[in-house]
Amino acid sequence: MPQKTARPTQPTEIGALYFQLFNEIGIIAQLSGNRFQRVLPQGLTVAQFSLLNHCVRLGDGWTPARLAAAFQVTKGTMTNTLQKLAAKGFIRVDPDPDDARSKRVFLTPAGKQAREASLKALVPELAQLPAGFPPALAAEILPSLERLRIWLDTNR
Amino acid sequence: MPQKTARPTQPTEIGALYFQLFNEIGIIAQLSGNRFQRVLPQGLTVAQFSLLNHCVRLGDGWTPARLAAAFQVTKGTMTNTLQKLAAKGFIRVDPDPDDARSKRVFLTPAGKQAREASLKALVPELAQLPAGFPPALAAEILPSLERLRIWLDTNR
DNA sequence: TGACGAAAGTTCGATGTCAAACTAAAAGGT
DNA sequence: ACCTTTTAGTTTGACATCGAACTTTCGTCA
Repeated sequence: MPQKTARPTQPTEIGALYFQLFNEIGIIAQLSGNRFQRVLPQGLTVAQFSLLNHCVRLGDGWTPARLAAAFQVTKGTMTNTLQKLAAKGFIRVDPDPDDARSKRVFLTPAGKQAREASLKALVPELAQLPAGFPPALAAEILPSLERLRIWLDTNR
Repeated sequence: MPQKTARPTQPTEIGALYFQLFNEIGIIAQLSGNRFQRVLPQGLTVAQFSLLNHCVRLGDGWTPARLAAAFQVTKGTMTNTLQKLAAKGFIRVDPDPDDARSKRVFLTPAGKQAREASLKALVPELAQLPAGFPPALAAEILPSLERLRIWLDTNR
């Protein structure tokens, strides 16, 4: 937002810049999350779909603690997500044979199927995007966003 | 995340690109929101502070409906936020003299004071940022994010 | 080997948000 | 003028998430 004219390196200026950055990011997260949520099948939430997707792409057998770290949510939140997915029959949560504290998360066939159906449902949503926001732009800003995310993650 | 090597213009590739983009944005929103939440005084939430900030910067007297549109939340959510702020004595919500359906939101002196205190509390948080994420980078990606936000807003 | 700190999961209460249904008031068209 | 549609705001029920407290198990170190 327009500030009083001042030197661009002034502290308040910089604060406003970051503030605006996080504001935009917050709104985009909200809008895109709602959008995805609305088209996802089987009553899947974005978090639940993300977890299924994660396990398909990177393989399953993860512990809840590692999943919580990967998604930057608390362990309590991950417990909830896993319980919901297990209730739908999309994952299986087995005890870890080597560590009685831990568990291991595995996809079920129904889970893989739900992930496939979700991808199909998301295609039309994403298909409209390139017209207004070119892929090149996405690719351009992605490294910076990654850098910011990593910084926020490590310095908290 | 690394994909199998394929032509960069392939639909699935592009889908993965956007997906990654929204994923990063979602995590950043979550992390930064939690951070701000933790340091905000008076039990203010990020949404509540944002509203106070908005009214200081752009002037008050807005209707709840316009505020809801500006923040991209539902009217119900805005009702809730305004009720919380009014309960804390930070805003006043008066009936609109020209339209009996509408209301008008005004800052109280306590509200302006709370906004000032919040800014002060946020400074140390933001002060650490430039070391890991330079302001130039923020300024560079901001226009693209704005564009994405606007597109999501208008095409929903 | 025994004790203590760290780690994995769960549970609980609170909160912010959404979608949908609802009331009341204004706007518009015939 | 009347009827219909749109708009403003509230309420309700559901849900994801957080932080904190708690239990159980592992690891380390004296």
